[in-house]
Amino acid sequence: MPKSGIIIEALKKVIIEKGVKNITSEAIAKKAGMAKGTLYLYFKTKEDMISTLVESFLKEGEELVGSSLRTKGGAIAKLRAFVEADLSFYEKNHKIFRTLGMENSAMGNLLSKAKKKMILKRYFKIVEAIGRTVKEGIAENKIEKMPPIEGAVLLMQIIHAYAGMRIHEISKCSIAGNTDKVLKIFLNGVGV
Amino acid sequence: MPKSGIIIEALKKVIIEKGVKNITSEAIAKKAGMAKGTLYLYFKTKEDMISTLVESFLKEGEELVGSSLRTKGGAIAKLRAFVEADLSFYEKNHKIFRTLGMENSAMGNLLSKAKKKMILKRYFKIVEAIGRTVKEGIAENKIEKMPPIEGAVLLMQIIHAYAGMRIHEISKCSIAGNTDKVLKIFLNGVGV
Amino acid sequence: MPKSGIIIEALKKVIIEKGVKNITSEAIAKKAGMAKGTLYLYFKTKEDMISTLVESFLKEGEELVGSSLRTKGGAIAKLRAFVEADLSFYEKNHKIFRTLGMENSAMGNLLSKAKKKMILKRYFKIVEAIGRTVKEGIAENKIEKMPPIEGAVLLMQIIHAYAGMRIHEISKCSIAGNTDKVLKIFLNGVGV
Amino acid sequence: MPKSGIIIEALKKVIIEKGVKNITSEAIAKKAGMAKGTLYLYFKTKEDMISTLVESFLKEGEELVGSSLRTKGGAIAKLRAFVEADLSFYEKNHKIFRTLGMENSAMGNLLSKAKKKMILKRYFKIVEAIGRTVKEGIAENKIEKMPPIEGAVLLMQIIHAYAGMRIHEISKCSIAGNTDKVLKIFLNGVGV
DNA sequence: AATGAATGAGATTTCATTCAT
DNA sequence: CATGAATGAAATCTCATTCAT
Repeated sequence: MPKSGIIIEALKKVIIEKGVKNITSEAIAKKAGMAKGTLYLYFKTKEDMISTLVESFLKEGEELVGSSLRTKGGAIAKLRAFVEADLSFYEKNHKIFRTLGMENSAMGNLLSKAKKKMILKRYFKIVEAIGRTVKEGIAENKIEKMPPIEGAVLLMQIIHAYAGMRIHEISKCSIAGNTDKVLKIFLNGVGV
Repeated sequence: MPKSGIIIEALKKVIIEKGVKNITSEAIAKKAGMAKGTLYLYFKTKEDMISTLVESFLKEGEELVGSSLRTKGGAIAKLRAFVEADLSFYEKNHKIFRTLGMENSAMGNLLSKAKKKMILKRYFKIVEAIGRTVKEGIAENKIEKMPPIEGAVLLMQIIHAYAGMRIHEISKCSIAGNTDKVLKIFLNGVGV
Repeated sequence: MPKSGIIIEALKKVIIEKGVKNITSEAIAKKAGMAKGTLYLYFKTKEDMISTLVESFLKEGEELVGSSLRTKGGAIAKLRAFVEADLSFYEKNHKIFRTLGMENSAMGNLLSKAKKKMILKRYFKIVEAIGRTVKEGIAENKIEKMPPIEGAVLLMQIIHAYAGMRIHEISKCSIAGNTDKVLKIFLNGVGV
Repeated sequence: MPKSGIIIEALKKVIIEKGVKNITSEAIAKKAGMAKGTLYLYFKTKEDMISTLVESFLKEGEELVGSSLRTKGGAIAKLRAFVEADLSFYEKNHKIFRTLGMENSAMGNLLSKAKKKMILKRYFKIVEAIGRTVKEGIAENKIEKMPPIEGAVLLMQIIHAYAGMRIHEISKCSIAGNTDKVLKIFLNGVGV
C-alpha cells in the first residue's frame, strides 16, 4: 500500500477509535506508524487528508452506482443491484459509519464550507444517476409516476434504514439478506 | 429570553452561518452580543453549550413523539400525527439541519464520545416509542408482521428523505403537504 | 465585627480550606456571606485584602514584642515573655500557618514585590527589637558575646521549630509548655 | 543541558527576578528562549514545571542528607556533615530562596493541595532521617534525652537561622564558616 | 451601602504545520 | 524521503474588577 493509503487507513482508525472530535495529526501519524512531518509529504493539510477520505467514499459510491446501473435487465433489476452493492458498501464500512453517521453531511462537517459544497454537488450526481434509473422504472410502468429524484432519495434512505440498523446493532442479521426486503418495501411498503 | 437561551440561539446562528468547523467561543459571544467571559457564567464549557443545543433538539423530539402518539384513533392515525409533527420540526429547523445533517449522530460528532453515547441512548428511546406504535399497527393488522423497531427506523428514514429534500432544496414544495405521501409510501411503497 | 474584619476572617478561612492557590474573590465573598462587589467597598484590590491580613499579623507581632519587652526584670525575663507570647500567637493561628508556612516570606509571596519589601522591612524592625534585648542579655553577661541580631533570629527560629512541630502535629503537647524548653535550648543547647 | 533543564532554570530565574506572583508561561518561555508551546512538549502543565523544580530541591536535599549521614564517625560528626552540606545548599540557592522563603511549605504554596501534601510527606522523610542520627547521638550520650524528631527539627531551624541571615544579607560572612557555630549552638546554646 | 451580572484582559493550553537535520 | 522538535497563532477558559440597579 502506498504511504498515502496507509495514512488514510490510519485516519479511518482514528475516527473509529477516538471519534471525530479527536482527530489530530499526532494521532494519525502514530496510528500510521510514521512521523507527523511525513503526513505532510503526502497531503498538503489535515483537511486534505479528510477530504481524500471523503472522496474515496464518494468514488466508491460512484463506481458502485455506475456498475450497478450497467446491470442487464430492467430498471428494477438495476435498482436491485444498486441496493445490494450499497448495503455491502455500508457493511464493509460499518465501523467508521457508526462513528460518523451515515449521511455524507456528517463527513462534510469535518471540512470547510467550500469543500463541503463541492462534496454535496458530487453526491448529488450519484443521486441523479439513481434518479435516471427510477425514471426508467416509471417508463417501464414498474414505479408510479413521481419526480425521479424523489424516488432516488427515498430508496437511498430505505437502504440507510437497514444499513443503520445493522451498523448500530439493532438488527443482527447480515446486510446481504436485506436486499429484497429493501426493494420490496420501496415498491410495496409495509402495509397489509 | 434568558441569557442561556440567547447563547444557544447564537450558537445555532454560528453553526448555520459559519459551519460546524468554525464554532468558537469568540464567534458565539459576538453573535450573542456579549463578552466571551459571559458565556462561561451560563455554561461550564463550550461542549456544554453544544450539548445543551443537542439536548434541546432531543427534548423537542421527545415531546413531539409523546404528544403525537397520544393522538386518539388507531396506530395509523398516531403515526400520521407523528409524521406531520416531525416534518414540521425539520421544517422549523431546516437551516441548522442543512449544516448539521439530519441524523442525530451528526450532532453527536461535536461532542465527546461519552456525551455522544448518552445522546444515542436517548435517541433510541424515541425510536422505541415509535416502535411501540408500529407494534399496535401490526396488532391492528394494518402493518405487516415485522420487528417493530425496524418499522420505526424505516418510517423515520422516509421522513428524513422528504425533510432532507426540502432542506437541501431539492424539492420546493412545503413539507406539510408531504405527510400523506410519506405515510402512503411507508404503507404501500412506490410500486405500481 | 466591621465588614472589613469579616472579609479578612473570610480570607483566612479560604486560605486554610482551599490553600493559597485558590484564593478568589468569589470564594472570599461566599465565605464572608456577602456579594463580590461588596468586597471592593472595603478594599481597593484583592492584594489589598491579603496585605491587610499580613499586616494584621505584623501588627499583632509588633504588639506582642512590644509588650513582652516591657516586662519587668532582666533580659532573660523579657525574652521569656516574648517566647511565651510568640508561641501563643502561633498556637492561636496554627490553622492558617499550617497552610502558609511560618515565615513571613510565605505570605509575602501572595503580594507584589514592592509590598513584600515593605513587609520585610517592618518584620526586620521586630527582629531588631528582640535584638536589643539580646544585647541587654549580653551586657548582663547572661548571653555570650555575639551580634545581637543573630541571637534574635536564632531565638525566633527555635520558637518556629517548636511552633511548627505543634502546627504540623509532630508534637502533641500544648505550645504553652514549651516556653521554658525553648529558652533552655536557646541558652544551653541540647548537648549533654 | 536538556530542554527540560533549560525550562526549569528559566523558571528559577523568573521566580528570582519577577517574584512568585509573576510566573507566567509567557515569561518562562521568554527567559528560556523558546516558544510558549515548547514548554508543553516537556511538561504537561505549568504546575508540572513548578512541581519539578520543587522536587529537584527535595531530591538535592535527600541526597545531601543521605551522603552526610553516611559520614564515618559518631552522630555528632554526621550531624556536622549535614549542617555543612545544608548550609552550602542554601548558599548555592540563596537567590531563589530569598524569594521563595526557606521553608518547603512556601514552595508548596505554588502547587495544588494534593501536590503540596505529597511534598510535605517527602520532606518529612528527610526530617526523620536526621531524627535517626539524633537518636544515635542520644544513645552515644552526646545529646540529651529528647524526641529525636524534635532534635532534628530544631537543628534544621538553627541552620535556617544562619542560612536566612546570609540569604537576607543580615550577615555578610560566608555560610561555610557557620558550620561549627550552628553545631555549637545546637549543643550548647548561646548562654554564658 | 449592597449586589451580582457582565466585562475583557490575560492566562493556560493545543495543535496544524514547518524545517533543519 | 523521513523525521520530530519547535513554532506560534489561535482557542479555551479564568477571574479581578466595575457599575447599573
